[in-house]
Amino acid sequence: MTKDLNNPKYTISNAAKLLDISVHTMRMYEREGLIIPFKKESGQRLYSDQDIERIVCIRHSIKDEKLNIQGIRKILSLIPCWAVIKCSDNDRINCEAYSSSSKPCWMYNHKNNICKDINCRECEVYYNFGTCESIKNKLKNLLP
Amino acid sequence: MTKDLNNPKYTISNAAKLLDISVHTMRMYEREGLIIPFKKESGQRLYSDQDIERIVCIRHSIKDEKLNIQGIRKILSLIPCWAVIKCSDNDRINCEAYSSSSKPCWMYNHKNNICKDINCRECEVYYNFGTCESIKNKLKNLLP
DNA sequence: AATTGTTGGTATTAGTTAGTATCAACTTTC
DNA sequence: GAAAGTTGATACTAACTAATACCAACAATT
Repeated sequence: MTKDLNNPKYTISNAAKLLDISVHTMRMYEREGLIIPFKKESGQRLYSDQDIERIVCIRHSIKDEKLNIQGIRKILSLIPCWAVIKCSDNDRINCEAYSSSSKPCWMYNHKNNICKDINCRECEVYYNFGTCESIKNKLKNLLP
Repeated sequence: MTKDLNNPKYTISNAAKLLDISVHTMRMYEREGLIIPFKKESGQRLYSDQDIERIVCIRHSIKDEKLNIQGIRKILSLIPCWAVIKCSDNDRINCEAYSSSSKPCWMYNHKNNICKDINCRECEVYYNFGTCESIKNKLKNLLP
């Protein structure tokens, strides 16, 4: 990932126009944990080209593959984050995301564990598993 | 897994009664690749206690977790079967399930690869990933 | 300062889909 | 051999859910 691709440059309405969906739908995906937009101090959301690509993938999953939002959430919650960021055994003990699989790791509070200083939007676990086939492909790299 | 738990002993109507669903729903789950019942030569389906448990899990995913059938299918299609049964590089080349992720591996034709003589119903990839939290837990065993 | 856009929220709708009903042909059971 | 159950298939419905419409308060742009 280059900084350029993840440069937050589209307002929510511009992004929605690019994607041909409504602003409300964009916010719904965020509320459901599928995307993490950049936020200015005022709270205004901004989206990068990489965010756009991620949402294109979400739309593909819903429209073509017929997944629902809970299904996408569940799939994201199965990402083996502990192996991606190489948690220690001790890190795992204090991590809800390790022991549960009801929502993506970035939706859990993580002020008490290894992720406490990480901005999830810029975390490999989030951005490397955003596109359609990336989860299985990433597993191929992680597994023997 | 013991042979006992997987002993096919319930007819479809008895299984449906146990699960409080319709016979048609049972067959739908099969058509969608979520379950592989035992089949007699006549074609009649029989279900084991393990099959019942698997369907309980499917019901839980649909009713409580709000997944849809395509979502469950997609999750099953992400199981890293190649790592479970320890495919060689060459095995992987001839395997649709390795390169695709649109349906569970047991739904692909596999007469040309390592799985050609395997009864999927009795394959670890199928029966070890049947219950609700088993996928993430199995990943914990497979990954460093 | 005025206009345009964004925020979070609720109420509503359009479209989908899981599940049911029904069918004739065949199999199992007793 | 008769009754009960199973097969696959199609037609249909009730329920859900993704998405839209609308709102007042606030922020950004000009």
